[in-house]
Amino acid sequence: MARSTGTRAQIVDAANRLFYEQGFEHTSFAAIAEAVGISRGNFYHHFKTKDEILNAVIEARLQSTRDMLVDWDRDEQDPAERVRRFVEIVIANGADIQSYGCPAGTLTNELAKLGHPSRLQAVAVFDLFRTWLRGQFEELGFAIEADDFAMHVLAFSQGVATLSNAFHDSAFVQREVDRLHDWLGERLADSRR
Amino acid sequence: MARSTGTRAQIVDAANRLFYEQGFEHTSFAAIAEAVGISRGNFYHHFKTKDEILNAVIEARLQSTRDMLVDWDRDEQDPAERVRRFVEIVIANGADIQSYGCPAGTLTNELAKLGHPSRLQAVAVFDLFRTWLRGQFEELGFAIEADDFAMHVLAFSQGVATLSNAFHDSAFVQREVDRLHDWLGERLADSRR
DNA sequence: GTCTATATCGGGATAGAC
DNA sequence: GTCTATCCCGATATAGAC
Repeated sequence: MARSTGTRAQIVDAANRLFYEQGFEHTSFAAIAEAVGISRGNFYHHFKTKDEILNAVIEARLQSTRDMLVDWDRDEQDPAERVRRFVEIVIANGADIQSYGCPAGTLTNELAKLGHPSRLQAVAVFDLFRTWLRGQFEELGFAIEADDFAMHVLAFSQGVATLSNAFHDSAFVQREVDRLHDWLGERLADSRR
Repeated sequence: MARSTGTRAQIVDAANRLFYEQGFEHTSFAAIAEAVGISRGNFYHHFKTKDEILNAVIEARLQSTRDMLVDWDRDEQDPAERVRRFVEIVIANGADIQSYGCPAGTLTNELAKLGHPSRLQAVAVFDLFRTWLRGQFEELGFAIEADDFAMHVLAFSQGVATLSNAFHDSAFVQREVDRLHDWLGERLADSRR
């Protein structure tokens, strides 16, 4: 594991934010260096190539996602509530999503268009959510449908994020959240029959 | 209206394809010129800036979308079938979507991250589909819910496209299509009660 | 570990000949 | 309308002093 010196961690933080807001390719070393407050030259002491920064950023996103999911598991006992908490992300992060879309979805797509080797690492962020959601649905007794349901909830989040970014319509986001909550309620009602 | 000389149309076609496959910013003049088979210098006889090409590409997409929707209106009388036809796009264009995502969604997001002035023009492609879908739902008697339903169907398409691009899983796409068909069937059944 | 200076390259954009 | 040649700039990346 790489040691996180203060400067290195600051670079990853700034790059993480800038890659999200401006896109990976459009974000220059100069922009990151300026955000951190160091010179461009110093930069290369910590990261030799732009791809190295990208990998560090993705790794940071993976870790913060893991941490968040562990928190959710600890703070909420009911798997259905946990799923609802995930669904509500599109509201909690509504402002950022309106401006920049979903961090995972937009980075994954950009790397796909670039034919970038780190694409699969970016997809791994989705895998974390997918596996976690699947686990919640399994706990709820949906042994067969768990992965299908997990992907459906993920698809919901991506659809909402993309259109929220396009139309800047938070009422639409709320309606879709309500609709997915209804959908979840119906599945739970079905399973109790 | 700009005259479409052969060369100009070829440039727009090539740029349209490359912007989709590689992204707007990552596509260089050299790449477009090479795809068309002309020199870079000749390029500027037709378009003075990259933004001009972008606008021409968006305009071309708007026009081809309008044409497609007119065709659908003419070829299919049942509004429910028309909506189903839209839903099936994610299968018909499955290969491209797996590789590059949705043309409208990915361009809109890229322009959002770039803070590009043509972002709203890109959103206009979504508006065409939204208005058209709303019209179908209105014809089906959903006076109040028409726009909500239209946005829901659009969100479906974006969610499926993003995850299809991430996971390359066509079985997932088919499941989501089936799910939306079911959803539409339920709405139609409700309205007949 | 941080800096300045610099090399190198590619991309957008222009000038002008044919 | 098409070409070649060129300018200019910003971006990645390196070298080497402090």
